[in-house]
Amino acid sequence: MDLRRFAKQGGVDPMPVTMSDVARSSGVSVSTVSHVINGTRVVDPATSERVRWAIERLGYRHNRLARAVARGGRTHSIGVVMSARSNPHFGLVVSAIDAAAAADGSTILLGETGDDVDRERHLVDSLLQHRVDGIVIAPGPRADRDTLPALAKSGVPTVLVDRTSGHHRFDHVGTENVEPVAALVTHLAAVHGYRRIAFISGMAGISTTEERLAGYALGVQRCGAVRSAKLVRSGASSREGGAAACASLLDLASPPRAIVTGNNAITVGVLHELNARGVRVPDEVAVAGFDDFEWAPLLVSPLTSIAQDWDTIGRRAFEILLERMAASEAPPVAQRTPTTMMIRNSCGCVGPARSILIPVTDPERAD
Amino acid sequence: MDLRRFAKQGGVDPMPVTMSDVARSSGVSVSTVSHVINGTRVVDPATSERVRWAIERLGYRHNRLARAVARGGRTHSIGVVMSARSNPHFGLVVSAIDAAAAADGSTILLGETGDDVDRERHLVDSLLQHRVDGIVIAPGPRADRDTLPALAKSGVPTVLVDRTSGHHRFDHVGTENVEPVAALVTHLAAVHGYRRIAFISGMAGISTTEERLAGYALGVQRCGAVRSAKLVRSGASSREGGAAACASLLDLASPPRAIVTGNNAITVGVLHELNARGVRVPDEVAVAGFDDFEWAPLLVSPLTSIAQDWDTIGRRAFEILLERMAASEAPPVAQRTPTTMMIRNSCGCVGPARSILIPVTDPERAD
DNA sequence: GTGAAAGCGCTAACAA
DNA sequence: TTGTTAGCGCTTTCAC
Repeated sequence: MDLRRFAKQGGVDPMPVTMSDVARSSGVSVSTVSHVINGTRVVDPATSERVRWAIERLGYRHNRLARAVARGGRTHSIGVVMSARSNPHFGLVVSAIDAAAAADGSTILLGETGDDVDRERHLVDSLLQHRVDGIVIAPGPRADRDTLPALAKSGVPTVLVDRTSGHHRFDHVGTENVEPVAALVTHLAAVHGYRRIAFISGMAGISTTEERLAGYALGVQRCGAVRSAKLVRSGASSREGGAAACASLLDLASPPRAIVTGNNAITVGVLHELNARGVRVPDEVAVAGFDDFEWAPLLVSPLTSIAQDWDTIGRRAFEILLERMAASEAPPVAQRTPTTMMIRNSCGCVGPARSILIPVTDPERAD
Repeated sequence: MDLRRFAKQGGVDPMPVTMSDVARSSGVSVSTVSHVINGTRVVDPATSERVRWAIERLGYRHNRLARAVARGGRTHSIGVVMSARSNPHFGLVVSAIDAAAAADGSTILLGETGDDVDRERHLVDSLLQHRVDGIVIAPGPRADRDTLPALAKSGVPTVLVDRTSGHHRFDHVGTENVEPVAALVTHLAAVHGYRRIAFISGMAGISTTEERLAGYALGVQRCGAVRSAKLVRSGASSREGGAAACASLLDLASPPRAIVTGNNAITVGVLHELNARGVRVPDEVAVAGFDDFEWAPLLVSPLTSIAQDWDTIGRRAFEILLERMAASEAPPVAQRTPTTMMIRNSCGCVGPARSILIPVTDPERAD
């Protein structure tokens, strides 16, 4: 490889170049420099050229922080708070938000919570101190207690993404959760004749878990499947939790012949457990779960699952934030994106994959 | 759900509470307020209490931007620049960096490049304007041309993560790439007897692609496998690219019986293509690739692959950045993390999975 | 122990 | 078309 130019890293005297350096060096006033940079008033082309030249020569870099302080307005930065651990599509969502934000000239300040309450609270505080223009947050467990109230009090435009809250009037954009799970259950019962269908739910204390649980109950009720507390377990939104829940289900006196999972991590756990025990899918146990992903078609038994539209969710989150910043008094919006049920073979179906669009139910659907 | 308390979002008059508001309200001077907030000089407990009280009552929130401007020192924010698209473990890395940063009281400013040169350059500029204390970047294609020189010139402490650069003396932490690929090739040849082993490489213009390509060449040479330009293709680091490359390989007059892939996205593409054509793995075509992931053991043919230690890479990236900020003149560090070869069945092996640690080769290994 | 005041780097009247 | 100057919200001497 080429080792020619070695730019030195981190010089000794980082004494930064300021606007007045540029002004002095180009023989104009700071205000002119400021205006040249911001294009905030007409300046003689010649002067402008001199200034630009000086900027180039001196390696001047605008200080956004100082500008934000002086302007006191938007900082053009928004905070994104979510857990990478519990969202396998974290990258997708962040990337979608970021793309939308970039188009608006905004930068993202990221806070990774790891689904920890204190960390989440701390992160939000930190972002608020950074004077972000708004916050996009996937509230973690018990966010209702501390984080969300703090956010509401701060008055900073906030949109909830993925997970929502029953206690605060925030904008929200997320996946429709009830119908898809009900559809999974119904499919298993109606087309494959299962009666004992188990459900392994995600982490407690977040809205998606509750909604999917409700979807399961709805599905069971609709198709008259067996209703038993023994058939629903918590998988704690982790692979290990999913595996453990699956194990306990299998060890039941009369184990279920079909399992519906509440999220991706749980599905991994369940499939690993089944695999470890040599239980064949779908012959011995059928599986269907929330969250589709690119490897699903390539599994031993191609997975039947619910695909979420993460890209739309991320993009809309930022758009809604923008609207909120413009009209703080508008009534909160609550948007649900439809899902697609990818029917492959883990549910018992044979043949090539099919997909069915699951529409969004009435957004006003009460608890 | 409970609809009792509706905190209003985005009040009309967001006129922020400042330090002097607190000062006035508690009957002290702004400097005292500043000192109680920062604990930067001894202040009478009683006074301190009054101030804290006023802060609480007024809902005052410290303005970090103003502080950064006044102090002129560290902003306690670092920029992280990488592509979510080309790194399936984006979330893991970011989360690891973030965890380390949080422990240091720093916040992450995220820039998602989507592997676009211009966007990358723009992002870096933006972060520099935000006066981040340092930058962690996974340089995209052609970063050597613009982004990296700009970074070098800026003097901002920078560490390269995952991908490196041959032209600039930056700190770097990434995966060992050569030996693992060589090991994959050797395994395919030595234990399974393949002679025509193809390689589908990732996106052009980034170091990992080149290194893995070199690893392939090394492996081929070591075990005397067939050396032919027809056997190496570019998969452009995308699923589609991988599928296309795989297709063209399969359509060869004498197609390879084994394929090694340069990254995760390509593996997905290859497996999809093989699946679509009804080609059985490993019976008809053996596959092994870079990048392990949690679903690998659950595929039709459990995937033999190279596991990278993303968590360590992310954590170390921040630690190295910290060291760089402390000692700007120290010689650049170049750290490679070892990988693990997960031997499952897609390579032709039968039975349960085994794993082999692939040590890091001499970091001084020249081009 | 506390306060006055001079900045930090930038913006934006206001005046010329 | 340009410069002067008073801030923005905070930190930090220096003096009391």
